[in-house]
Amino acid sequence: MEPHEPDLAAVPVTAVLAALADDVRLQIVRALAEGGEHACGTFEFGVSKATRSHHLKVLREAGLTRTRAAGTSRYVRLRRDELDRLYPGLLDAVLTPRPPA
Amino acid sequence: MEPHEPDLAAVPVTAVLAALADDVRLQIVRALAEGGEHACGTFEFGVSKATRSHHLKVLREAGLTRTRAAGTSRYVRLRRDELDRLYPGLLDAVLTPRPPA
DNA sequence: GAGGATGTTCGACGATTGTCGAACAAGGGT
DNA sequence: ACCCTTGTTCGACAATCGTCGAACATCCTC
Repeated sequence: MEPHEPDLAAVPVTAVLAALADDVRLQIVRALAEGGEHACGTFEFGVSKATRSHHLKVLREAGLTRTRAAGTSRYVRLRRDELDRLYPGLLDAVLTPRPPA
Repeated sequence: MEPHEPDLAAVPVTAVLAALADDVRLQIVRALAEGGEHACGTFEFGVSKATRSHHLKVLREAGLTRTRAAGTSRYVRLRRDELDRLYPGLLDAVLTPRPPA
């Protein structure tokens, strides 16, 4: 079963925004924005693993993440360079906790 | 009945993104980004006026627009300065038709 | 005041979404 | 071989969402 990771340019903007427009997924993206790879199981945001798997699928199919399988684990990472190139400023605007100014 | 235009900083990021994550609303925002005020009726995007009214309400309550009543018409404008200050890069990232590079 | 234009609100509807537990699949360790 | 760990998939469910027509409210102009 292929990971189904689309070309980011082929994903409608609304789909990218919709993927970001969820609290759990935004927490995942924030964690991923720290850099590097994260195992799926490291995301503990008060949802079941079925729900977590669902959210990761949404992010992947929106072109926001890439997933690599290794053993029983799966490692997820943010497609930050592509996102910054296609939507400059989007991630920064969305990821900052709260602009104080 | 007050227009119900919240302080943008009080609106959850996910609500802002959700407001943007719809095709009709994105078209409205693109039109508004041209600048100035637009009467509600000028948005002709293939939906009924009930639906259009609904979308404008979503945008307004997400803190994206301001509405001014004048006669039987209502004039809408984008809260661009506030958006750019709180979410720098968001609008630009989302509004550009398609980054060619 | 009657009539028309511009919007909003009110159900109603079908579709999508977020959530879960349970079942399933695949690897690793003992 | 067995079991445990890690994730995915499969219904199912309640909630939300986008859409519409119809009714309503407001204002403007005869």
